[in-house]
Amino acid sequence: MGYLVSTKGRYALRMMLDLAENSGGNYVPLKEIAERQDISLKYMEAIMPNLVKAGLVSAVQGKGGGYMLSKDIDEYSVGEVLRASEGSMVPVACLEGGFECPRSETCKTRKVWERLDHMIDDYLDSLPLSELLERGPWTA
Amino acid sequence: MGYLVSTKGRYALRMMLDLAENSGGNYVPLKEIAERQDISLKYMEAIMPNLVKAGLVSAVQGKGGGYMLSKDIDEYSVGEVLRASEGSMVPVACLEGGFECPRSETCKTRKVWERLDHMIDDYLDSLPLSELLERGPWTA
DNA sequence: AATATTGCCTACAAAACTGATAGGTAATTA
DNA sequence: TAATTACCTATCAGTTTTGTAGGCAATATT
Repeated sequence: MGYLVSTKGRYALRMMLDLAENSGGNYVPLKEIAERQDISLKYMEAIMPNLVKAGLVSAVQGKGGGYMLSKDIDEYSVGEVLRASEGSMVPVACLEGGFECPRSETCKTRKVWERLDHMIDDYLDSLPLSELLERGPWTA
Repeated sequence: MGYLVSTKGRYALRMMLDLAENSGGNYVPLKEIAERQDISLKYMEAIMPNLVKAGLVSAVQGKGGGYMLSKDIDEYSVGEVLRASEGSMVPVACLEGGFECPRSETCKTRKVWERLDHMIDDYLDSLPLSELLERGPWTA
């Protein structure tokens, strides 16, 4: 078994939350996030571009630059952050896009995976990122 | 991202279904299952012992031997078969047993994973293996 | 203009995991 | 005795994960 969500996705979530809490309308340099979150700066440098490409975060280069959320925190879902950083997020190889399993027509187990996948997506996509903040109901 | 369920679990499910359909109270040799399911015999030899150890399947060595389900097909859940073959089945490393993440007390994302894990287990554990058979409502 | 800061890009790599394969041993029946 | 079958250990190629290293490009401050 592998993990549905790897460090890429988990770190991305923490980076987004860090931005929400520590940017005050300003751009936050990655170095600061790295220190606060105790995540390798160089590794985050590999994760951030995915969030930028997906339009979740805006970046500015040069001195005084850094990253900033491009929407209000409660407009994000956990699912969209994870998908942007993980690339793909399915529970079994059978469901991987751009690939049709030759057994899919007669396979008795396929529906199990399809429903499982749907359930996972539903949960993560309907969960607002803002729920995870201190002020959210979960930690109250 | 990795896959929550690998070939180990997927093959195990197909092997159990094959046993349900093709054993008529008799022990079925692995070689037959390998041919019907088109799965490597040697690979299955690595998977079966896990199902035996978990008590899901009983084995008899020697000529005329093989494997047989130890319960009626509708007494199994998909979840117990997967757990027996996969060993562990959690969506993120944070939840791996025998290991306590030092951040777990203050981590804002942990509850996401706990709920996700619970949801997945609930679904798979409440799904009877017999649902996947031809006669099940899914393929009707 | 010079300098410091910051994001961005490519390449590399150790470790672990996946998906097997190979070969031999033990048990059981015909 | 011979054939069949499960069981056990070791090996292994390929991929993925989790980073690291180094330099280039852009921008603000001085």
